[in-house]
Amino acid sequence: MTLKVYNTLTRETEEFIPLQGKTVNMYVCGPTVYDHCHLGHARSYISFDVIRSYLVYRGYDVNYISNITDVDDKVIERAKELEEDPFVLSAKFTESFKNDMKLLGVKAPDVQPKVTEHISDIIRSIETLINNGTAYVTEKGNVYYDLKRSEEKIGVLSHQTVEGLLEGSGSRVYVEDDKKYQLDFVLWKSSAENEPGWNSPWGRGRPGWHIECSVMSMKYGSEQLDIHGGGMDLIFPHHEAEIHQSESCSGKHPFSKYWMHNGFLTIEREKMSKSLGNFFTIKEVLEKFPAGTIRFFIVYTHYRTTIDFSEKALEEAGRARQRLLNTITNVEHALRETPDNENVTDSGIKELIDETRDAFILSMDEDFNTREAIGKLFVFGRRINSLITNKKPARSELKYVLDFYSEINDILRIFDFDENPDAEKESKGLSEERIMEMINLREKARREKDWAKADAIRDELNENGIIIEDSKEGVRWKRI
RNA sequence: GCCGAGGUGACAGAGUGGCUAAUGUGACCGCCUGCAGAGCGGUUUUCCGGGAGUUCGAAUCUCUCCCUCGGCACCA
Repeated sequence: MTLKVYNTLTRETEEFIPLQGKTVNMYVCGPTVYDHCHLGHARSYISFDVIRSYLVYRGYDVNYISNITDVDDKVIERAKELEEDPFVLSAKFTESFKNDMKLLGVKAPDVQPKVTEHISDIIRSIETLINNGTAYVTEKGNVYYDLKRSEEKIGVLSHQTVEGLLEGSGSRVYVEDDKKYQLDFVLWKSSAENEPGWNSPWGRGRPGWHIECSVMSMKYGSEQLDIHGGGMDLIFPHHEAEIHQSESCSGKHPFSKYWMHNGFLTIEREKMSKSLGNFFTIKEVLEKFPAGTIRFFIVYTHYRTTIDFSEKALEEAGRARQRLLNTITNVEHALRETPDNENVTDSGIKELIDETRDAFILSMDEDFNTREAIGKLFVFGRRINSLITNKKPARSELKYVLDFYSEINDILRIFDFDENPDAEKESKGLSEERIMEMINLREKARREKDWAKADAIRDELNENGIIIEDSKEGVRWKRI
């Protein structure tokens, strides 16, 4: 079984072979922290979180780097708008971002460098570019990358021609541009008095948007990455700019062997954007839906497919996920009810798990086809549900099932969530003993066919956040 | 203008040459149940945008037409 990855560079699904053995240097462009993150960010970071985890599962030694852009024009603008210190602002939104990611089950990167902590590295790289003739300084104190020097690389990722790019953007008006060539991009931007800036050989200024990723990925990863990822909107110009400057800096090609880009998240089939006002922050959505549902919604869609967000779609994802969770609940319940004797005939669960694992890997190996892989889990769940009622599996077998779910969860993180942190609080008045007492009272009423009383007890438990389910194996209860 | 994605059952969404085209949601029926929930089984008639072609065989390859959506230097 070989892992295949879609590479934006070649527009083909290729066999995944890292540059050096099992080591994978993976860099994913992080957010610019000038506001709370929106669902589109969640989509991107959850997708790459799964990709990273799957690579680890498949035995790769992954070094996952994802930056935080904490100084940039947008941060400065926002700070002016709010009359706040730009560094205070970016620090605040960095925390907001990290918190959102944590809630959504996204594992922290191995390295999460900030731009402001790497200014001297950035200056050194820009000097290298100036010295080797691929960058130039202007009178205003700006430094640009001289695209004419690596013109043959224009369009390698975006698959556009120079003419196409010039035409597309030709209608745009360029003000106060002191660059030599329209496609040149800025490496160092001089700062005004009231803007954040650092001293450099070219005067006080700040890094351009693209250079940071080149510098930090080379510092913490390698001059040649195995995977470079981000949203599709970063293909041009951001990622192409990175290719120009990184390869010019290191003299090595390719800067990254594989380029992976996740699809957009749309709302009513339009791309989310601030100007359209169809924009949801992660925090807003978390108020309406459990984190597990949001994560499942994203993981259940292939990472390159456009996802159309709507409340209806999220509700459906929630129901689908619940179906998977119900099987886990059923297994846990069966485990509690199954006596500890190993004198049971083999129900075939071990084989079923092996079969499902193989099918899951086969799907995931095809460019991380989570949709199909999760489809296999639904089939597995149905068969487990059936086995539990028909074959009475042994405790050891039930434990294997739970271990398998845990194994899958390490990759997808769609099961084990702190679903409702308040649940504990809400049913605080009811201890487990009290709950059992009430269940026993209800069972007594049921035996006496006092349905009114039985239902009243059930309602009372419901109000306290406890769900009661009768089954052949006894009464099941859970907190919601 | 240039580049790209896509049109599959009621809906969502896999599948890229060959068994009765995954899976989930919804609806309906049956089993189970005092009821409910969960679960199991079944049904949802010819579900692959139209046309032509290649092939023993096409959702899958080629051509063509129609339609939808996205990107093009703020962007995950």
